[in-house]
Amino acid sequence: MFSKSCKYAIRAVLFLAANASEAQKMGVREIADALDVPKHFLAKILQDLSRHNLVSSVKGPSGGFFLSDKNMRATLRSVVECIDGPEIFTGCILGLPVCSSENPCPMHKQAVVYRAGLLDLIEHQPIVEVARKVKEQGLKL
Amino acid sequence: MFSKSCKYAIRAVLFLAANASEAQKMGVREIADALDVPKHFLAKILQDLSRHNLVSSVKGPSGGFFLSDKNMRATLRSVVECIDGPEIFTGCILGLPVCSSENPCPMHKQAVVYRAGLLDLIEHQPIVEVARKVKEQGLKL
DNA sequence: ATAAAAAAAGATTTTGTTGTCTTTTATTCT
DNA sequence: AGAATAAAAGACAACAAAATCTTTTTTTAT
Repeated sequence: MFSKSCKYAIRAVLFLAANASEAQKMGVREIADALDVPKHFLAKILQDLSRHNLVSSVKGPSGGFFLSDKNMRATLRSVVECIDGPEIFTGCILGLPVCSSENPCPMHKQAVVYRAGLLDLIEHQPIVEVARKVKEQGLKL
Repeated sequence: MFSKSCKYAIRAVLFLAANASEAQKMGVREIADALDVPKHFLAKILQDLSRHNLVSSVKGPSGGFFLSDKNMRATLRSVVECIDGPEIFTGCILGLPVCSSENPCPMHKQAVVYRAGLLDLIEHQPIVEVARKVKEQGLKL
């Protein structure tokens, strides 16, 4: 489904959304410990997200990562596309180089429906909304 | 989504279902050429499927692979589970070690729905039905 | 200046994919 | 029946990609 990097990315972003702020930045170590993921791998992922303006960061002492208001309004879809690339939503489910409604693979029609559902999950709710649910319901990350 | 092996497996099984029979067995070379996939990688996958009784094979001259009637009545789900393992349907979409309705991750509820849809695609139609559509509509593999 | 933190680059390990070669089995032809 | 042959099965090596770890550099608050 999602790559490991992408799963870590989603969890990290939601964790930041729920627990950090510009006034309360979080270091990689803290996030990695909380999510129980390899610290340096996570650092690389956060740098990727930072370069794409999906998370904000400040260097130096009392620096760290957090989500700006703009970051908060992005959707999980942008996070997924940033890490796993957009083909995850568009490529043929059987890996055929060409596969379209005119020239479909045997699973094309169903795959379209299924993907619409997946996109729906991660596209319409901005990160801030998901984070709110995480906090309210004390969901795990 | 599916691993490369799994995509190859699905395509190979459907190809066999549509083009081979006990009387008309197909060699790995033929299948690999038709699907444009690496021959030896495909051979390994077919051996896997054969060990799990999802495809049938006969050695020796005029031997090859085909689908028995029983193989034909299996579903694509068994193929996918054979190659990618059952966790692809059951594991947490965010990769959390424990994630259930009692202790859900932020995407759990939606993931359940989405997966039900995916399973539906590949579970209910037996291979023979999918193959019939492939033949009728001249779908690509 | 010093220390803390992210950023960057790169080395290493692990996993997945592809290719080569050998062995085993079954068929077909004498 | 026995030899030749065709095909799957299996062992193993090479390569590629993904994941993880290490080291160095840059920035910035104190």
